[in-house]
Amino acid sequence: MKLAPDEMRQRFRARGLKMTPQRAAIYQALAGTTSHPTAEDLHRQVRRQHPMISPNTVYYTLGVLREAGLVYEVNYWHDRSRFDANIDLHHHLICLGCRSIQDLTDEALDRLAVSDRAKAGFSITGHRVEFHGYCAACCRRGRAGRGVGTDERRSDEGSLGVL
Amino acid sequence: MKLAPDEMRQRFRARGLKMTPQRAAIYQALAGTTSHPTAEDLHRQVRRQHPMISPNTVYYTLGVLREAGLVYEVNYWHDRSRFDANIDLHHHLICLGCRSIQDLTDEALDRLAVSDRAKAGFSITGHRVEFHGYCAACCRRGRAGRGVGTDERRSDEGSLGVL
DNA sequence: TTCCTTTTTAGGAATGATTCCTATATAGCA
DNA sequence: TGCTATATAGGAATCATTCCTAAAAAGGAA
Repeated sequence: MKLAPDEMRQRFRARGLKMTPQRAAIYQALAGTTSHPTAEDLHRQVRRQHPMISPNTVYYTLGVLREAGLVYEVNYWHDRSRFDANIDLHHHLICLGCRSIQDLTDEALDRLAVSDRAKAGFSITGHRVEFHGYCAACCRRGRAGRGVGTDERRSDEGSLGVL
Repeated sequence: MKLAPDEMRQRFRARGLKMTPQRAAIYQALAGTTSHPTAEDLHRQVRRQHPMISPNTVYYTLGVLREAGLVYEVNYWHDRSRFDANIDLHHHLICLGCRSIQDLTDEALDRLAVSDRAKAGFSITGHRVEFHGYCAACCRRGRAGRGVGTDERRSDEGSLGVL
C-alpha cells in the first residue's frame, strides 16, 4: 500500500496541486489504509512525522484532494466524515455494530442500471452500493441486529489499523 | 400522502411510543413529503401548527422515531442529516448539483447479493444503492458533472416542497 | 373520571467537528 | 535567485446537534 513518491508527485502534478511535505504525509497515510479514517485519525497519524501540523491543514488538504478527485468522502451514519484514497469504483460493507467500513469489490455490482422510466430525467454519472450488517468481529462478540439507521455507537478500535 | 390519524396512532402504539400533538405533526410532515428534509426544515414546517415547538423536540422526536424504525436517516455529502418516513426498501438518486435526493424503487436492485468469498465473514442484513448524477432541473440549468464526493453546495430550493 | 408515574417538552447552555481569518512560510515557475 | 500565488498554523468563530432541567402531558390503573 506504500505509494511510491514519484507516483504521488505524478498524481498531484496531473491535477495541478502543489506538493508539500504535509500533503504527502496526509495522502500517504490515507493511501496506506483501508480503514476509512476521519480527519482527526489522519491528524493523529501524520503528527508522528510532523508534530506541528494543525488539524486545519488536514481539513484543508482533504478538501483540496477531494475537489481534485484524489480522495472520496463518505458519511453514512457517522458523526464525522471519513475518507478513502481508493477512488476506483467499489462498494461498502458498513457494520452497524462498530460502525467500521470495509471495501467490497464486485464486478457485477459495478454494472447496475436503472430504467429510463424510473429515473425520470435524472442523469446518472455513477453509483455505489452500501451493504449493512455486522462485521466478523461484531458477529463473534454476538451482535444481534437492530434496524438500519439506528444509533448504536461505535466501540472504536483505532480506525487507522496497522501502519 | 396524508396519513390517517388512526393509522399513525396504530404505528406509534405498535412500537410503544407515546403520541403527542408535536410528534403527530412531525411525523405527518415527514410522511407527507419525499424531499428528505432536515430537522430544521421539519421544525420550520411544524412551527406553523405549533409556534412554540423547539428544535430540540424535533431532534429528540426524530431520534425516537429512528430508533423505533419509523424513519430512516440519510447523510451522503450533506452538512446535516436528512430524514425519510419511507421505510420500505428503496434506493436514492442524489443530485450533485443541488444535493436533492429522490427515491427510486426498483425490484431488481432490491435483490443484490454478494459472494460469500467477497463478504468474508460479514453478515449482511440489508443494502441500499445510491446513484449519483444530476436531477432534471440541474440538467436543464446546464450542470456539467464534477466528480463524486465533490463539494458543490446546494442552491437550496426549500426542501419541503408543496405541503 | 382521577391519580400516579413516566416520558416529553421547551429553553438555555454546552459540545465539538468543521470553517473562517490572517500573518508567515514555502512551492514552483520565470 | 527572485516573485507570486498558494499553503500552513493557530486562534477565533460557526452552527448542527446534544445535554441538562423544570414544568407539562400521556397513558395506564384505580
